[in-house]
Amino acid sequence: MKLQQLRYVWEVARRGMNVSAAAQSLYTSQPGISKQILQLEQELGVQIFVRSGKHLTGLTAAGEKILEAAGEVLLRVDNIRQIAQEYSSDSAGSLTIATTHTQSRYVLPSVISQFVARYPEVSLHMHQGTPLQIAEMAARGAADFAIATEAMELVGDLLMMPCYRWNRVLLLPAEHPLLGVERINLADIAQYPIVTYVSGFTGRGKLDEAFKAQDLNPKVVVTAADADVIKTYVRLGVGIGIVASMAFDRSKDTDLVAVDVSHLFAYSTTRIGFRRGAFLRHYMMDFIALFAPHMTEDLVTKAQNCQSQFEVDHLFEDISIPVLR
Amino acid sequence: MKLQQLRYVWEVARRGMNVSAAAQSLYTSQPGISKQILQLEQELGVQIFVRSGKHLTGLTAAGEKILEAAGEVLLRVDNIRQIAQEYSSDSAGSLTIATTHTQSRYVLPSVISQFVARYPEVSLHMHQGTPLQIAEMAARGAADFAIATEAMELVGDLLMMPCYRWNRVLLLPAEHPLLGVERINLADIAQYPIVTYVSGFTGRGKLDEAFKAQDLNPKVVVTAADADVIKTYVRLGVGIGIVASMAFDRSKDTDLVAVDVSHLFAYSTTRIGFRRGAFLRHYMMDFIALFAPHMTEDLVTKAQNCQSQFEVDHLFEDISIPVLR
DNA sequence: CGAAGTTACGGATGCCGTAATGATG
DNA sequence: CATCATTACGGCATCCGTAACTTCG
Repeated sequence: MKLQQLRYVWEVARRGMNVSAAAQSLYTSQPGISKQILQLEQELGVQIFVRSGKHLTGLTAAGEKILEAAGEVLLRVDNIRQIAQEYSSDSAGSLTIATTHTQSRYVLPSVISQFVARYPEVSLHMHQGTPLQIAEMAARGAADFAIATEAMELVGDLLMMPCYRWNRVLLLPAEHPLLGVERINLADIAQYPIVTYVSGFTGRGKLDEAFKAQDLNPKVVVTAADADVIKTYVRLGVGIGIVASMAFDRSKDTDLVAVDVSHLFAYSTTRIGFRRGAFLRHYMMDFIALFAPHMTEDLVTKAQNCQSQFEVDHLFEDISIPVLR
Repeated sequence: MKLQQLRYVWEVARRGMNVSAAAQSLYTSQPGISKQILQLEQELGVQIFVRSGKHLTGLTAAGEKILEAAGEVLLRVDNIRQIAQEYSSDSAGSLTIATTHTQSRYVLPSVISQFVARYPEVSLHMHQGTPLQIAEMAARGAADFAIATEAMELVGDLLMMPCYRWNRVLLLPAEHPLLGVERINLADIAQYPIVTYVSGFTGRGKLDEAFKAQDLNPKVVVTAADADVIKTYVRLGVGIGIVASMAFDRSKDTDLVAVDVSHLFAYSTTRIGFRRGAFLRHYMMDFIALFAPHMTEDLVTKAQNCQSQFEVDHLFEDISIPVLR
């Protein structure tokens, strides 16, 4: 058994059982991969892939288990490389973050600028995507961290740490009738057309829940994946906006009025997730500490050693998560 | 990076940084190992071993981390082999159990005989040792299971499942004065010289605790690692014995009288431990189910998927552990 | 028939073992 | 000076890439 063979199996499976595609992405020849996989199957005495004639069509039961174990092996081999780099040049390396628009536009900039100042030799990569894409990227090792509010619990291989809690503001055009209302409630809001996030993004779930709990059926007329688009439509007078409070910029969004409505909706928690079993470089832990103010170095180190979400949750049981405005 | 190199590093470290010894145990040449390790260190750009001149004297900080990760890699590579065997011939394989005298002499025989009848194609290996040796064997993969009462929590890599609880009997020669005592208490026992287990074996800890809690200082005149030896000295009249209740055989030990003293000592729990992250073959899970009557197949499968002791403990929270007499 | 996987074959890399050399305590 | 690690070197396996062949949709 060779590491190459495991890599080949892994990549072929990832590419939908397509050997040619795997060969391309690994910069090698198709026959090479084909042969090595055959050889591995022979050595192990089981088929990993289901074949219909000469085409690979799926994984056998054994193959699924083997693939999982192979993934664990490859992760740890990667860890060894990271460890080596950590000790040979502890300030150099790379950091890949997968996150949503909300984070990268409103929350991360200040964190990132601190980070690059502190670690100029770390090459930083950021990927934007849907919460699901993000989680999946981190889970398969394409990103070191996933940062998002939604869908993070759907990927079993990720360990998540709560970073901060936040709530929503109502975005109103100047001179909107609601500005005269003393203490706005959900029913008030539901009278107007609403512009907010698409489902699966930035706490949309908790928003719907709140209305549903009071049997209200607000008209959501425009949904978008990011607050910039939402603001645009609010400015057009299409409706009133509901966005995460950190998406409102007092100095730039002067033509809009933000009204705090945190008493109407449940708080959402933004989390940072990394792959279970992954080795975290020192600067990675430091990034977490920069991102979430309550994360002490000690706490992050402990989280690094956690084997399961269970342990992580336990770790944060007695820690209060800061609220972002 | 090659799997061989990791194996070499692992074995050299295991043999106390002795390359020659590692070469012997891996049936290869010393220069081969030396070269591959050098090569790995060069590829990674860090020293793994500390050298004084040409002798390896220890691990560097990086080396320790790398060794740990290498161990995880090798375990998972082993898992792949086990998975393959499981699916190619699910009834054949091998099972290695490391355990103490008490278990292998009094508890396991009936389990083993059932097991070999059910899985005639599984070659069974049993190793006896001290609780510490046992735990260490399982932790480094030399045994699939460790079964013991003591010291199992000392090895971090092991996941332990409670199998049964037990208590002690007093072993008395026929016509001993204590036989006339109605309800024996600790003070009664402490008046006589005692023959029992050496510390670190078969629940000796809880035994000492009980006496200490009442400020009693019994004279322990003979200690042994197994009940057979203890019985021998009790027969010689050296003192009264305190052994695990399952070590008393009503039909064979007819010259001794066993008096239940479970009201005087805390119950001990015997556990079965396996390496965290290890793949368990179907027959291994079945072995556990045979050994511990409360272990349903479902429960063992769940335990197999646990990543940490934390989760295992949680799993057994609401399950009552049977008491063995 | 086109896309995709396996077989065939030659070149080169690199692993392993023996022998020799260099350090260490 | 005996033990132990590294360097030197030659044989052999094996891995890879190109080319030809086969098979499926």
